[in-house]
Amino acid sequence: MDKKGGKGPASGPAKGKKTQEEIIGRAMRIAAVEGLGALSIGRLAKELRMSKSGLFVHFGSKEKLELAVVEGAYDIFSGRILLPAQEEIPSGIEQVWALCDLWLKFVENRLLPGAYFFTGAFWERAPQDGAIARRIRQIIEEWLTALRRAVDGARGRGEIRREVDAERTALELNSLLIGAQWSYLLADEDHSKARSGNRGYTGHSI
Amino acid sequence: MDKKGGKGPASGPAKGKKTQEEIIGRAMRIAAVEGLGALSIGRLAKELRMSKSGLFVHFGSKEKLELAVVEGAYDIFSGRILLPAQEEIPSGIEQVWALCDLWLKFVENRLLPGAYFFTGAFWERAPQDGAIARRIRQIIEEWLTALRRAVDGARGRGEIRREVDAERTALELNSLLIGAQWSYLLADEDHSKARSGNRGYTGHSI
DNA sequence: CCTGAAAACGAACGTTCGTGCTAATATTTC
DNA sequence: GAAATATTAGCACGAACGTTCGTTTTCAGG
Repeated sequence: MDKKGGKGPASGPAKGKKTQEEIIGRAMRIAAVEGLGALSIGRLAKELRMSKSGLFVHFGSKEKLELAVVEGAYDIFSGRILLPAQEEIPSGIEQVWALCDLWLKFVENRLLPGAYFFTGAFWERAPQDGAIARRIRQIIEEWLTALRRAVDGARGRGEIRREVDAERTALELNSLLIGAQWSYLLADEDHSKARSGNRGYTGHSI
Repeated sequence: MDKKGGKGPASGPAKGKKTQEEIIGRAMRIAAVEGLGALSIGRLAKELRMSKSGLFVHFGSKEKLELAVVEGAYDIFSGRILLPAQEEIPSGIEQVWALCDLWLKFVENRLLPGAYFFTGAFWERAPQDGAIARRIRQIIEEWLTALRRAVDGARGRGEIRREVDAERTALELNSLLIGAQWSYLLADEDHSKARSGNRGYTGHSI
């Protein structure tokens, strides 16, 4: 009945999957630099030298595409920040620093999406409603929970004072991390000008 | 030379000025809630029951309109946060708290634009270039400077330890304030749902 | 009342948006 | 190789975008 597969008994489905990944990769880079709002089917198709419709059918709707982009960014975020800190380092003060350090690394490099992606996406979509806004909130909360657990672990081990509120401390740490991004963006004027001069990223510094 | 005024000997120029202010007022409220990107001539015209063209001529271009909106928000921001704290309270620790308190007041009320407007606008436009991005950066820097001066005053009076770095402290205070907004937005899920249910603001709570 | 400028309007412009079709290719499976 | 399926291109749609134009309404000053 459905147009989609259905039969496909035991086969490896396709290598159009690779195209899909290329699309998402490009979309993530756009969104991480210019925000989710800068994404459009037409622009993506032009940059990838595809037709709009050819690109479109991979996702079925703009919202699905955006969701796929958010999920892709989450995979990076999770694989490069959350999991490394949580698996390689036991819950405690060391893990708190690991989370913060890895997070800051992402902001500084800024070539790949990740932390900056979600900070921007959250400010952009938080006041709205819909699947994307909900998913982003969920990811942000997962991040805050990771921070809180690590702080709590440190408290339980006696690495920090017993009377600190882990929840509050996690929020304050998060604030400082976001503030770092803030300062980074603010100081970025020169780089911003340079970037506007040769559209795209040159990677000529860092 | 300029198209504007010039001649107009002694006459009261216009009451179209009032229209202009209504447009900007409405635009500020939209931008403060949904972001600068949510502004469009067509939408504004529809909400104000005007024609697009009739609205358009007041500004001459979309960018001019956006600039006027930013300037209007700055007037509020300056008149309700910066000036009250700086004029009524001498530079020192009290002024630091006044700046922070007034700032938080704006976030909590959130009915009128102001602090949230610029936080959102900054994240949205910082990576771009152009007149609006530049103006927003400038306003943000004025805010940080005000914070730094107040902290510095407190240090000079011996209200805080002599060895603190005023610049750094100002950035940290700013981080915590933004973090407060962050938490506020994150906890706003219910309110957000309610708002999506009856498009527009009802003001039925607070 | 008449006049002339300011202000608002309605229609259209070219472009881009997201989204559907249908037909032509690649690619995979037998 | 042939049949089946997955992937792409081409074209068109309705809507919204910012903008321009020519016309009409409004309204203060003589």
